[in-house]
Amino acid sequence: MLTGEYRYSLDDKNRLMIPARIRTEIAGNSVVLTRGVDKCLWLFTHEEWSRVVQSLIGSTSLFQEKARLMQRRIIAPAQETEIDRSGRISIPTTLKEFAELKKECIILGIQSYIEIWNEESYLSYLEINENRFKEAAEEIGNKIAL
Amino acid sequence: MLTGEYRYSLDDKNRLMIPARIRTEIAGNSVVLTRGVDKCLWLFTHEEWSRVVQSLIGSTSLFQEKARLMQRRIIAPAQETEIDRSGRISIPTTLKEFAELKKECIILGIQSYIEIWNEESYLSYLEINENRFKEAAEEIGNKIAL
DNA sequence: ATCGAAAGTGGGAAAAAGTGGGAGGCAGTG
DNA sequence: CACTGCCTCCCACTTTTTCCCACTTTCGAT
Repeated sequence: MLTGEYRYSLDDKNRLMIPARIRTEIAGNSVVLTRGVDKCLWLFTHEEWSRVVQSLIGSTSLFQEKARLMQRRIIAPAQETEIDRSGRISIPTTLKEFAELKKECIILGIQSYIEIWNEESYLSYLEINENRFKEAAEEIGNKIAL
Repeated sequence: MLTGEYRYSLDDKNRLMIPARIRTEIAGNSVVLTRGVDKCLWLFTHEEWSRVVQSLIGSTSLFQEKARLMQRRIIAPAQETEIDRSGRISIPTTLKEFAELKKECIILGIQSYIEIWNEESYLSYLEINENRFKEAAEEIGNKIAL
């Protein structure tokens, strides 16, 4: 199902464990890592990634400003990463810096992709947005019966 | 995949490393460098470059002002550069000055071409545009389910 | 509670990537 | 024509990355 919230630590060689539960859901041993919206990294399977790229690039040109921005912010930073024998990926320096990853990281499985957060950033994100979350919940509650 | 965000430094001889990951995607050992839109350089393979030239020249006439501008701004400044044995290119002075390259540079792989930025310029570009990026992301979110 | 299997952690060694600098050649100048 | 300075090519050294193995911990079953 590719969901779950896990805490793992980045080791001295910038390697990060992908939880076994999630690994079993990923076909192949190579994934795509990129900058996320908000201060986290996004991890996709190749299949999902090409879907993202297509919807972003599909109808745009490098001579249009917005297109360039989306490309620079999402597509350009993407790197392919191998999952090693023990189920880890290594995090490229620039991405590590972007998400301000330190030792303790949070891995979030979100159905079709995965987010990687610095633990502190994640906790404070949740805290800061708790009220907004409740509003959003209300809003959605108006549209959907649960 | 020809994407990725890398930091390399320009050495005293104006040489800049092309990341190995990107090099493997480039056929041949010679590329085309030119002024980009925004304060960066664009690097193309010969194949991609002729595509750019054709689409710029094809649809325009040198008897039109805008066409001349595009040609002078994009096509004219283009220079061919060799990739040396250790995977570096040397940056011509005029282009270096245009992009205000100093020591620290950012190399961005954008699917079909590569951008070279001064690190500071790049960071401030992203910072300035982060809000706009989030808006654009929202917009796209309305059209596409990811 | 104990055992076995699966998951996770750390580190060593080989290979690959990156960095700096020296030597030779070409061009421009006195 | 000789000299100087720059640019290019190449080599050697350093650093980083990758691959692999072995040890530890956790989890689940009996």
